[in-house]
Amino acid sequence: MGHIDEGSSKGGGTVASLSRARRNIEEHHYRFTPQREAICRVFLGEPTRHFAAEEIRALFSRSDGPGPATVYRTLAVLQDVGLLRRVDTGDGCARYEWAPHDATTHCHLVCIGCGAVQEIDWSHMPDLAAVLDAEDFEVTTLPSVFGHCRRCREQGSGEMRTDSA
Amino acid sequence: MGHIDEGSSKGGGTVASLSRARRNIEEHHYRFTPQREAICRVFLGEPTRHFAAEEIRALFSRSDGPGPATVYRTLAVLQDVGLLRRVDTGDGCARYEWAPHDATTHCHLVCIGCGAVQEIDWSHMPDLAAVLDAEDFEVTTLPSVFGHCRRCREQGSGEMRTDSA
DNA sequence: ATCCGTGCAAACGGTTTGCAAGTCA
DNA sequence: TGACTTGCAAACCGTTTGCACGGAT
Repeated sequence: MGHIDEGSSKGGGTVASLSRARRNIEEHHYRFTPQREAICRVFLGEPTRHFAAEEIRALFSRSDGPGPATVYRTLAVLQDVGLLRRVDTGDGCARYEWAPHDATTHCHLVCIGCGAVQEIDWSHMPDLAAVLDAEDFEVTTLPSVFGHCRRCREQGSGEMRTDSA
Repeated sequence: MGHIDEGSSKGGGTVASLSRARRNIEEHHYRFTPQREAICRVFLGEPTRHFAAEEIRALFSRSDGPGPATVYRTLAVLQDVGLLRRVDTGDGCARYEWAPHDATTHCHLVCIGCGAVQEIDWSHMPDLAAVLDAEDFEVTTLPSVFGHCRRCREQGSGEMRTDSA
């Protein structure tokens, strides 16, 4: 498989991150295959982006890259070993972001009007963390709050349509 | 259509709630049809339950009740007029709860191990409300946090599988 | 008469799965 | 060698949609 050279231009941490990913994967008794490496590289290239399975598949040439089934299976594996966190953006497909990019988790405000996704750092809502801590609840997916963002509320002053969600 | 007599045993508020629902629906220029009434009654019978479309359809006899398409369309209408709030429980289907049952919203802790859904009142996390207020963000969907609940963490002491989600 | 709502069935789209071939330890 | 992975294509499943009928305004 050919790689996409994501990340090489965005910081030298990619190599280290990749070996960390490899360790993570192998410690969980999975194999570090070329397909899995390639998909890790995609995330390492844009660690804060929320990728959908289809978007990942589209980054590779049809003949060269992993097939859809492999992408889905790989995303499940990477989530299982803790390298990915699922993000629900309400657009009908599962999305994931690179988990290690943000040790302190965050949550998302998803606008169902314009689709904008805003990240709110966990530290801004210590109460939520306190509740989760009190409940002994181990978070695996970043919570999303759906609604209308400021901009959309100002524009569509009257009734608001839920079209793009 | 025959009704399901949900709610008659659970409190006399049903009639009032139903007329309120009717008003809500008609004010939004929708018609208060027997199917819509029947589906409202389902929610009024268990105002805190998170119903999926298929569950609602299954409450009626095949020949008597609204068809699947009507259920989906009705849920969209009821959400549009503010009678329902969508709840994401991560089980692959859209769920809704009766909105008026809880004026102060809440959020959900969804266990991907056992499927349990715990409601956390908004008042327990004023920071979240403060952030949303500061951002001028109008919430339309109750946020869900996915993870492993205390009980599941204690049982599956070692590795945890994400099977039931 | 007209518009809205319903029911049926077909279409849709993201995701999963069965199976045979390929790959890594 | 033996278990794990991949790829393909078909299956899945919740949801949406086109269309003709029926009821309400």
